[in-house]
Amino acid sequence: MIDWDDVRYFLAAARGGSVRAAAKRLGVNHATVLRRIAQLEERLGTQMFEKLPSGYRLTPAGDEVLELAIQMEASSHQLETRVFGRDQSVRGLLRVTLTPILATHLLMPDFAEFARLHPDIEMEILSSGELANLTNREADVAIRVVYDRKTLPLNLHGLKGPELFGGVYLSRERLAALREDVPDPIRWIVISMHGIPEWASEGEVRTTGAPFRVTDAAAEIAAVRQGLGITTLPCFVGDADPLLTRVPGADLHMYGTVWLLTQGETRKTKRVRLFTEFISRRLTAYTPLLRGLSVSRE
Amino acid sequence: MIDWDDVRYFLAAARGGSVRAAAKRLGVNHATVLRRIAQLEERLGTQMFEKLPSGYRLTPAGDEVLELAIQMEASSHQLETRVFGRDQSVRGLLRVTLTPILATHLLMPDFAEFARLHPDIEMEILSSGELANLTNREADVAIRVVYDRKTLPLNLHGLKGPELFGGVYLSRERLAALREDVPDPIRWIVISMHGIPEWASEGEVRTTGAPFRVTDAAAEIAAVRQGLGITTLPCFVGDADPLLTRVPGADLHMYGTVWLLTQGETRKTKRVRLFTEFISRRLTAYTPLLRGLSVSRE
DNA sequence: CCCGGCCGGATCGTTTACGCACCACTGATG
DNA sequence: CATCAGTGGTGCGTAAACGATCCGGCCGGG
Repeated sequence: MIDWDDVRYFLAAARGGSVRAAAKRLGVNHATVLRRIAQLEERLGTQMFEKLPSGYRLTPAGDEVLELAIQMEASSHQLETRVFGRDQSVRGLLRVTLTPILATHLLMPDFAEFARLHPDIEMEILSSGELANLTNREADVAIRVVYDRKTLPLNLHGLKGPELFGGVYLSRERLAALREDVPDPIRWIVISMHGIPEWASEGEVRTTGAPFRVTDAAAEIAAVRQGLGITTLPCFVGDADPLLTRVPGADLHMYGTVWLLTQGETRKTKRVRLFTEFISRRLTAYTPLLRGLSVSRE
Repeated sequence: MIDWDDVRYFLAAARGGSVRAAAKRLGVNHATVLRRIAQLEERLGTQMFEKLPSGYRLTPAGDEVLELAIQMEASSHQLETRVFGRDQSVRGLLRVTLTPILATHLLMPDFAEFARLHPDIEMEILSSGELANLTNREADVAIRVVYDRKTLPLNLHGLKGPELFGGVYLSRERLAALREDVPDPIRWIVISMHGIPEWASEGEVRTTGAPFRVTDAAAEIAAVRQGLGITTLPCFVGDADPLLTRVPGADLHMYGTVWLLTQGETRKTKRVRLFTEFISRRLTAYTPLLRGLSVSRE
């Protein structure tokens, strides 16, 4: 009889493309992955990988195994979510994934209050890097900004939140200096991956020089606060920052819509229900801020 | 992350109803099953069993886990069969399950010849006790006597063999003694589980005394050879045995039909094809013997 | 060129999980 | 009532699995 857990190692290796990548994902030593795959191949009597110097590549036999391994994984994930869905206690873990910018500039105070209200709920905020996969039960709740509703995964249950508008911002100091005709260059600050949105206009400000590229939103905000130039920001970031102000003459445009996403089984949980209801109320209250209506036109 | 192999232990325990029964099936120590289930329960954060002194009983949560565990098992079995189906080499293992009586009294010489013809095929004959499950890949080929075609599993591929007739037999010595009017009791020898078939008639012989009950066919044959009485036997057993002869006046009746069963994926294998073709030819050659036509009426 | 990063693979101590023996308990059976 | 065949549960010594480390090969950028 084969060891079912070996299939899990196989799956990681098939996806990672190499033993070492799989080991990293699984959080184990690469020698372990090596051994378990060798064991599975021996027990099945088939070679599932071509062992190249550049990594592992699936053989035709491995392709077939992969298909069934994915099935096993699906069952395993369902198993976990079903068990978790039965858990109606207030104690326990609740994992939330969202974009870093929403976490740091909007919702962290609400998370804090929720944590105060429910001290028995152990919370984990996953706001680093890529969006966690709900179906894999890497997280229980996802808060995402959706640009096109069609991109919403169908297997998730969505709760639509307020719409999110963005505008063009620069530092108040810089704007004041402009009116005094100080001829410093004003640059477009852009996140390398995204670039400048089509709707962004420079308004009454003229940019000069090459774009200033940063890798993430945190650096973007830091740059614009330093008066380096202008950039597009969600209104809730720009309007809430006392150092920043909107570029006169530049219009607001819709960014996307905030969605609260949960998965079928896990959303039965009391913890998840409490959290989504709480955050949903808060998001509703934030509607003016998110739409950019919270500041009077200057 | 849960250990997928723990699910296999859980499944065995859920089916066996106790830790020790599961351990026996899995071929491991019962302490291991105990530990792995405890580990799985801890990682899932749920109790899956009520731990009674009389054994383990599933909790409602355990019921849900069981459902998914069965799904995982199905994927695992498919995985094994698919990989096995790809194996076109003549070397390797071939497992055959059949009733003990077919093995010992009819096909063993053919198995021996097949093994001589293909020395690289490692053969395993499973003729003890219950019929192995093909879908679980406990065996690759099954040879079964089917009484009602409707009982054939639909997921298996069947190759119909000859029909099997049975008759009523007693020892030649005893028959001779009867004609000399020796007044020893003649008993019906029956296998406890089966009893006497409806079609069985005593023919020209009168049975006396209580039935003589045995537990298996081997004991039944031994008993009838000792002249203990009369019994129903497949023709290929009774006619082939020089010590036995049919009871005069008792008719032959159809027992059932021999079927050669294979499973979808495994039957693509060269080993399985070679074997089924070989045995199928032999069975065809045995048709007269199996139908009871190989002996002239006495 | 050479160097750094990544790959699979082998070796070697150490930890972990296993089998074994044993216990307490239960429930049927003689 | 004693026995016996079951059950789950528990320490303990050992064997198997694991992590750490090193090695040789490969490949692309400086």
